[in-house]
Amino acid sequence: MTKWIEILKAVADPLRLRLLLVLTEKEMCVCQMMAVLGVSQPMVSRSLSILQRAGLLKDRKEKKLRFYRINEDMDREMKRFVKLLKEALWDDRTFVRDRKMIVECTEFQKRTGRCDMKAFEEFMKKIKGGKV
Amino acid sequence: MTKWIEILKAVADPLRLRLLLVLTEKEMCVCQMMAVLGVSQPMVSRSLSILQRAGLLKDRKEKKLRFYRINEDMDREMKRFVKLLKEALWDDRTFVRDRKMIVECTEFQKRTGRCDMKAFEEFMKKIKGGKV
DNA sequence: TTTTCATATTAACATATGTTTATATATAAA
DNA sequence: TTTATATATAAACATATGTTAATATGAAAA
Repeated sequence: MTKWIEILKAVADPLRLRLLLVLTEKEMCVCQMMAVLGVSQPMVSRSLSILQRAGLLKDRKEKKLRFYRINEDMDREMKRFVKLLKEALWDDRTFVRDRKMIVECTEFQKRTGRCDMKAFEEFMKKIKGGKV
Repeated sequence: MTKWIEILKAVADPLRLRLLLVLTEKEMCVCQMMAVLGVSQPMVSRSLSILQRAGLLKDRKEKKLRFYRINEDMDREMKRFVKLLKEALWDDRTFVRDRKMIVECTEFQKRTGRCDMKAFEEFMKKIKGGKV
């Protein structure tokens, strides 16, 4: 029971739910998530650590970057749960927008060959006139 | 998104999760749930109203009693969600105990023909020596 | 009508959670 | 070594949530 309460509490928050959902699309580092969701670094870090403590995420370090991903060792029910949330929210406006931003961000990285999210935000401002 | 946040918040609490789960077994009135879960009346009422506002429950009145049940008009994903929680927690100590209590309580009601939970609690004390 | 029972709601309080700003740590580049 | 970058954590504060005790409502029984 306690375990599921922790899981449910972890995802019962808009930012944390968005983070979980975008991570089902792609492993990402903190600075990418800041850019994709448009949220401050401490908020992203804090939210990720709550999701991780609940057993939903794993992380790895690569040079200066810390990458987070969906924990591939979750039990069957937890996996089903994440899948269900993704399906239930697939057409959600925010999640659709977040997915678009992942694409833009990934494209930018490929083109510039770097994970510099400040540059990405500048780029987005120029291209999209500030609105994401 | 907002809808799912409300649903997740509603179930991210031990008492509310237990209430949801026992109601998947059987429609029940407030006083039955008090007896089954061993919780005060205001706590049961309040918790039920939160679950109901999230769209998980429905209620009906019969004489003095108010019966609550799982909302049969939930959408597909919500139904899957409730089913998933039930399966994930099927062997949970608390849920197993709660199910046992539903059986005892139903039996008592059949035998005595009344929904008098004070009498039920007395009965349980005598039979089980106070422990549920 | 008065009383009793079943339930809901409120007030008051304690506890927990979320958010921002500031600071710490750790790694790599200059 | 100094500086810059990426991330985590802590301090401070505001907001939200949970809990109990008390009270209100509403329906039936006496």
